[in-house]
Amino acid sequence: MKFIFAGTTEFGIPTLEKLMQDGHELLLCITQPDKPVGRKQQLSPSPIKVWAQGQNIRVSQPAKIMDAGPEISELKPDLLLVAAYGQIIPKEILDLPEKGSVNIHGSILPKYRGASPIQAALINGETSTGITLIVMDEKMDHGPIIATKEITITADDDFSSLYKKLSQLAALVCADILPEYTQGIIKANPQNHDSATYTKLLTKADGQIDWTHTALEISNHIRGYNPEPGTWTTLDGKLIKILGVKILNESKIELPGKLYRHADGLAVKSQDNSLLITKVQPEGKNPMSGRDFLNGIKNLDRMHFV
RNA sequence: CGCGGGGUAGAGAAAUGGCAUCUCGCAAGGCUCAUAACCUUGAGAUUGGCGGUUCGAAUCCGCCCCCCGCAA
Repeated sequence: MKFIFAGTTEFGIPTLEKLMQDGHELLLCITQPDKPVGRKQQLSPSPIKVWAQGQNIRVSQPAKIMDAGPEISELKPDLLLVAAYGQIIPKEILDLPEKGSVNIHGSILPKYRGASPIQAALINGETSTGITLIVMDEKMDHGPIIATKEITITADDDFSSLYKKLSQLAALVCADILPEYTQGIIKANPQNHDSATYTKLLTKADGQIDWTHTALEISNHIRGYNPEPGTWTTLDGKLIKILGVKILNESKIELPGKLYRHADGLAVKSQDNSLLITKVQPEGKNPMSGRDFLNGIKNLDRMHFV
């Protein structure tokens, strides 16, 4: 199988490595242009570009993917494989490869279509999720399903761990299914569009913690939002990122957001149970454990998250 | 020159010109049936670096290095 890959984040890398290992030919990686990043606004290449260059694979970074049309036609790929590219790809491009274009999606479609399926599964407290391969059409995450593969979400999973698991699962599914798909052995079946649900792109503003929610809701929120875009609250007018919590089997008679000393460190009251703060990052500081943070707090009695 | 916070003992924080302090951790001892609890004692610091002002600088001035939050 000869294919072209379009993607930007690390998500597709295990898949690419696996497919190449199996002897498939990766003709070209299409990725987003280098973007200014960080405080110094240094131009930085996407993870896919860095990887592809390390493998001596051709890279294309069109501002609009339409501009890559001629290059794609010329290479005559069997397939265009897309994972976390970050741009809507028009039908003209999707139809160029002989076997069309396939998207790797981080949920069991039609559930959690859109930009943040992995986070959505965590935020909603799902106990399982998975990978879906679909034939791409002009609507987002809408095309017929080639294959799905489910995995369990454990209580310990956060975005980083689940992302990693799913990217590795994607590699296995692609290696199993894509060769047969391009040979026409496997057919795709339409989604049940009536049961589709959608996720939006997460923003920093959405990361603010509402301490009047339940401990479970807050914990799921934090699991789904970290490390990006992150969850935060304020203490004494200053921004504090909350990087990790643990639900305590303890409910104090206090206002939501109230901080207090617990045998295992710093605890905070929610709507119901309290949460143990395991990792935080105050504005202007490095990340630290909840206990370290507690050591530096004066007047704890008067402190509460807002 | 986008805006801003910060660098003090292993960790987190005080101290705004005059003996570097507190909480945690660490070590030794005590109490205890026992302990993450409590009590004693102790070790651990060139206060990011260089220069300047001063009788005296963590503190004031200048330059440099490093870390981080926001924004993009």
